[in-house]
Amino acid sequence: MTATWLMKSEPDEASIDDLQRQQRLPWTGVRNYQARNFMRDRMRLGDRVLFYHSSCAEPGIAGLAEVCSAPYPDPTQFDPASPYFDVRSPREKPRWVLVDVRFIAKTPLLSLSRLRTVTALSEMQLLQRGSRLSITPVSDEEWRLIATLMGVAT
DNA sequence: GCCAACGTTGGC
DNA sequence: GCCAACGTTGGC
Repeated sequence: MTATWLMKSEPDEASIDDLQRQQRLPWTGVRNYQARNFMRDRMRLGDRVLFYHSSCAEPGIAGLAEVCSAPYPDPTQFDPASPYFDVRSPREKPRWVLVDVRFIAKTPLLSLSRLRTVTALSEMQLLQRGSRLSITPVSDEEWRLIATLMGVAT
């Protein structure tokens, strides 16, 4: 059973083009417990990822990826030079974990404003008022509809 | 740059 | 355990 996740990334930091070049990226920098718990407890190898561009001129779903590793400690939390350094997270008891994500496809941008016009998606967590969580589960029904809007096969 | 909404921290 | 203060997210 393949689950689907929406994962937000600021394209200035890591865009779908960056993922296409690298093919595979560690999802560094998550510092929210709910989002961490999704990666640590709920994600499985091969789960689908909707790659979302946030905090940019045109926010929206920019491509498809998949989970390609088990969860492991985010190395940036141990690096004092990293903006994601966490002094309260010792190596012997890491606080933050991540998964690696593999590129599948770049898609025409399915913008946030477009998503908001689709009544059947109005329950999507991304679209809820005040929702800021950087990783959210997407239901099968929502995924099928989004795939149709993106023009990709499920 | 603004600001609403949310999460975290820390004093009590 | 409560909750005010603060910091962050992220669309606009």
